[in-house]
Amino acid sequence: MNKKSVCCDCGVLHGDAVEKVRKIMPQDEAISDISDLFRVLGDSTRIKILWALDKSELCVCDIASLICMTKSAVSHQLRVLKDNNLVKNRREGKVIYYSLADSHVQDIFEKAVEHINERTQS
Amino acid sequence: MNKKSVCCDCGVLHGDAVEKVRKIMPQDEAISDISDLFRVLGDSTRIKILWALDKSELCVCDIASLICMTKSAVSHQLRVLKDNNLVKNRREGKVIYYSLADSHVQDIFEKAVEHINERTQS
DNA sequence: TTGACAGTTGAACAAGTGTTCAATTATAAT
DNA sequence: ATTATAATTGAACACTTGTTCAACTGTCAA
Repeated sequence: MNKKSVCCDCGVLHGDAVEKVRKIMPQDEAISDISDLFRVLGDSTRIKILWALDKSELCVCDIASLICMTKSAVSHQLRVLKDNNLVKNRREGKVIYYSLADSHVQDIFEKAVEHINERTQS
Repeated sequence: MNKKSVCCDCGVLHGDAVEKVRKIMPQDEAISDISDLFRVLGDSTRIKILWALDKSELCVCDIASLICMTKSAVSHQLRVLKDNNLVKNRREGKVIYYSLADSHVQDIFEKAVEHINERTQS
């Protein structure tokens, strides 16, 4: 035990535990997919947009007015959300309406709020 | 309708919908709490650490070896996770063991994976 | 008390990110 | 055609963030 590892600056203290975990470690791509999704959710502007779209379908001007930002800033963020399959849109004349792409966002939100509430209780 | 808003560069197209949403909009602090949590989860190194700790209690050297990073880098990230109540630790002699703080992380992960899987199916 | 090891810390750097600004596209109305 | 409005786009900027490096603390054993 305490073998020197090739890729870090220290020895392994609990080789058995590490090997056990390593065997069932997800692929790098799966890890990236998960962290990428969370990174998109990790911005207060995008959270506001998603929260609003969960309550009502809205156009860019509506969202801009609601959260007090320029159309441009909102549009940039909507693109990020769309690229990550979190929102979808439809055009009606000059107006483009945005809405949530699926219901997973609500589920994830719910769990996040649970975690936060438990923390503030203690 | 289509009143000019004071805080954005455009008019409001659907005043009723916007007002309805605005009335039930969470406080800024609640929005920040949620986005802060997701921001912490939005990094592949931290996801790897959390995933590993979900399978086994580990010390810093174990984690460093498992994910091929320096003790310092791991320690910095563990501090971020601890500050956000995602992991806890206990000292045993020279060794400090880390583990998950609660089970909400697993729930959130599960929903994230569901979302990603649905996307890749289409 | 000296040395070795587990772990933390702060400064510094490169890489990534959100907003702004100006210009552009798309649609509808005059 | 011309004008006006909804929305998008790309470049630029300031700001944030993850890792590295070196120095440091805490614990144990000789």
